[in-house]
Amino acid sequence: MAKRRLITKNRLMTKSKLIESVVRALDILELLDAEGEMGITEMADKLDMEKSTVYRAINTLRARYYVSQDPDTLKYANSYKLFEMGHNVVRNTGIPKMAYRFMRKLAQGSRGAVNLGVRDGKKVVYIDKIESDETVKVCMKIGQSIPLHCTGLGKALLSFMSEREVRGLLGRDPLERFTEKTHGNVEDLLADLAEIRKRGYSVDNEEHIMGILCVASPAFNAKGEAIAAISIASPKMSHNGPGCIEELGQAVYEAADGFTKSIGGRRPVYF
Amino acid sequence: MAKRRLITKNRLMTKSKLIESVVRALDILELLDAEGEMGITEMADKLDMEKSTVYRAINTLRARYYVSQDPDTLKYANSYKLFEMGHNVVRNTGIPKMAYRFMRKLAQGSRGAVNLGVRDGKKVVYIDKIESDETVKVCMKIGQSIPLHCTGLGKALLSFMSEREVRGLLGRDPLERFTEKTHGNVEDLLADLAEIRKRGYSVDNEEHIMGILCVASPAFNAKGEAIAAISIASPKMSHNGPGCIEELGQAVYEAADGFTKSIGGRRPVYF
DNA sequence: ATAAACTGTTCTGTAGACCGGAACAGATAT
DNA sequence: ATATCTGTTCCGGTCTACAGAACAGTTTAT
Repeated sequence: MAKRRLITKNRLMTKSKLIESVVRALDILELLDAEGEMGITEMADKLDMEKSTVYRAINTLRARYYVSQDPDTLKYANSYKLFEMGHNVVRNTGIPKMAYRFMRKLAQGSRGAVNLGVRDGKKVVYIDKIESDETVKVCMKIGQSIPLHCTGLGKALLSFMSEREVRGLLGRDPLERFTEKTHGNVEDLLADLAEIRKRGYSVDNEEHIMGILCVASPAFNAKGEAIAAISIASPKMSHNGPGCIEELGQAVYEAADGFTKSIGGRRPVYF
Repeated sequence: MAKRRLITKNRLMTKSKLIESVVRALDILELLDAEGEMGITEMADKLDMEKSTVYRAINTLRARYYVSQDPDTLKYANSYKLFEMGHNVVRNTGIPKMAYRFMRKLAQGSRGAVNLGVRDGKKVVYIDKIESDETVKVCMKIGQSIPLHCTGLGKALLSFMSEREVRGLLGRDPLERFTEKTHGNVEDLLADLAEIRKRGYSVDNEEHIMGILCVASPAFNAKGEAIAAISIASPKMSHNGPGCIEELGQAVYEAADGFTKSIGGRRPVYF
């Protein structure tokens, strides 16, 4: 039975040009990423592999310090090496450093938490932030990922992608609803994106989390690609005057635009 | 020539029970980590592999979104997936969250940057920080690693390891000197560690960076292992009164001790 | 106590995945 | 035009990496 499954697997492997043992090792890494810590037998079970296969892969990962074993429980977990490497990914882009002065200025001019995000596949990842003076500290928000279709940062990053790309990215399965204000289908989202494109900033009015308002604007590289977005988020009740959102929008637009210009980027005119 | 090298490699691989293709994939990941971005030919060159080998490995990593290819230059770089996974490693430990209130209290009682670090092999990795009010912002310090033997955090983490462990970790090659105050050999370091153990906090007085004073103390789990350390760092000139270092030491000790107690940890009595 | 049922780890023969090397396909430079 | 870079594809043979079982400890159950 295990044999039959294997044959199928191998057929697939042969078709796509991937290295099977590397795929298996990555499966393990991702299982540990999702579950925290686990023993060999349990991994073999969940991934439908032989124990000895898992053992060898884990052994390789451990030899290179990607995972570590708790000497008492004998369970394995991903190690800090990934943390370090992950930060190098961001540091190599230089984006947080270059964006910082514009985020700072934005933070000083308004109340609310300023965030910097980039797209990672179908998600947005926070890569830097400046906390508002007295917001409740949310520990380790950097590194977290949030959806594209219902967040300020996400919609800002989507807004300058072609309709084709957006559909390719999100069109497969229905958009997950987080609140009653979340866009339920791609058509609504695309309409919103067109407005964002015209306006220069996106608004997430409780589309992801009730009670939170978030306004964001994208920054571009020289090729006109949105490489990052800056947002400002705050509890909804602190916005009562009319025109308040427009003011915030103008402020984040200016921050993102300043960042864009400082790196020789350009906002695409139209498409 | 390339063939002879390979045979040696394979011998080694066979002896140690590692999966060769996974090792190669990790080599690639680490090369990109160190160098930022690179083409296939250059990687093959630097790692002494065949182009096709690198191609297949990279293809596997790309299929899983560990690396991405720049569509213009065709060069590959590590992607944000590593960043996300890295943060999950830290989040899963829960350490920053649990340590935060003690770091906060420390930051409010003194001036200086408060840092939280853990050991990662022969290094310390920053996993959280609270910046002083008006220090120059050093962008993305979190995720960076610093040496064990010449930093406040590092020595705090070493101080409750056995002499055997310390020698095993650092005894191989001579200690790297960063300033004239860096411990040049393991004996001096061990003497310092004994004092730290008695005193309860470590002092890095320009051992790593000239002009910087750093005081740190370790926190322990229930098994009495130092799982993290808290430090407070500031420019040296701001400490002029006698007894100033002692005061700082007392403050970080209390922070680390509070953290230890809050997680049901215990400070080892002696060994 | 004894056994049964868990762990992680080691061993071995062999199927076939993976590697090396060469060829190919575009770009860019000469 | 020719040479020389890229990244990518193909193929045949070697020897890796797999499956499965055995082993060695612990913990749990009888």
